Amino acid sequence: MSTRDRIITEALSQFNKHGIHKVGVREIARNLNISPGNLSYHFPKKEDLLLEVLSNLRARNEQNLEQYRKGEAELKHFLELVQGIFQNQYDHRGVLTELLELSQALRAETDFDYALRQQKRRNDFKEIIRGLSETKQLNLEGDQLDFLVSFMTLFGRFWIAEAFVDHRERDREKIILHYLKMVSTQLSLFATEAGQESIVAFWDMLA
Amino acid sequence: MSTRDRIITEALSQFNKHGIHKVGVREIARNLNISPGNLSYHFPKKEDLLLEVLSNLRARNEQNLEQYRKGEAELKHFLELVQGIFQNQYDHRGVLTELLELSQALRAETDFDYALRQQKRRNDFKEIIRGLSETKQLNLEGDQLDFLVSFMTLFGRFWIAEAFVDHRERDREKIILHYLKMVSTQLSLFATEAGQESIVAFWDMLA
DNA sequence: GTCTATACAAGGATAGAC
DNA sequence: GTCTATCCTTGTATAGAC
Repeated sequence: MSTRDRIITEALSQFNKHGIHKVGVREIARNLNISPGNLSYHFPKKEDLLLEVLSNLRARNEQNLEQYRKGEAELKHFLELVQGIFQNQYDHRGVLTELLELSQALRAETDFDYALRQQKRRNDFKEIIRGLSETKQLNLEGDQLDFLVSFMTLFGRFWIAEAFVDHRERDREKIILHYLKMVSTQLSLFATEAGQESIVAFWDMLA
Repeated sequence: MSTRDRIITEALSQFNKHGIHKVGVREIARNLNISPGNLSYHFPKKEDLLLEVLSNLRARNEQNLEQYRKGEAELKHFLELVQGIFQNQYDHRGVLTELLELSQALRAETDFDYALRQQKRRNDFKEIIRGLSETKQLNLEGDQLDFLVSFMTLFGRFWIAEAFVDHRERDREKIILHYLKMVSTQLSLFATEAGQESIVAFWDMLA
């Protein structure tokens, strides 16, 4: 593995354990037996390292999204999508829980516009949920489409932050299932009969 | 105003503008025309300053909670409660958006157990929502009580984080109304007829 | 009790040799 | 690509004036 990749791996591991601010560049370098200057060569700023990790997360999520778009617009596939994204987020929890604070600095100094990314994220969800409405999996009236989109956007962004603090002791899959269940409950409130069946099918498949 | 209070006010103002990490103790002192050492006298650690600000927020929220408990368990009063809490949170947004990261450090070094506080918060919500169920404002079956409690806990904690990034330009009341509307929509999904009327009454009262 | 001046340690960032 | 040495900022601590 290249030094660059080793740095990324080690950094993410440390961030997940102790959080971004507790982990210094010197410490990452020491764990890898390289000099701080060397790390600086690959990533001039700590920020660059974070952006790289975030970029990896985004790439994974995009993959899940593409996968979903290839299939039918059914709630069980949507739940699979959400599950996949939640898993990715869990694996990058160390940077996600502190992303908010970073977003301010990042916006100012790089081309990483967090607000813009969230806008895209929201549009992705909107398109997907509208699709589920068109295939009669969901029955959405009035403002309910916007409500569900807003719910998914906020929930899908911050569940990991809550989990990071409250459920530190439990294991990955249990935590993810807990929050996935919430999404499922919310969806079922708007699901048609076909939609309900699809949700049940998802959970049957898991069990 | 005492130096101590002036420090708290200025610090919160700066935190809200630039975030905790961008604001140094030296800068706060400079804005107040006092020496950094003087600030250290009143608040030995930056952390102490944060805890003080958080404590103020908690005190305000407790007041809103007491107010609510005095009245009838109706959805319109619940929405008033949530509105009040949201306003408090908005006024302390600078510390709340970075609280998560802080919670790790705070837990280790002080008696501020963030997870424990959230547990209390959750129980408060649970008691309140159960009350609304008993007075037939809400009709909750099966897991729906737990779902609604989980929703309120997570949503009530992180809406401000989303708002801080996405809606920086809009004004306080508009932002709060936007998120209050979401809470209202979620509640209406479980509201009885009496509950629906109470929700409508709340919005009529606001208009 | 209140405040100033100052010193120290830790962490991010950079320059330059190899 | 890698290293050493160094700089600068920031949180923190303390000696001592009033």
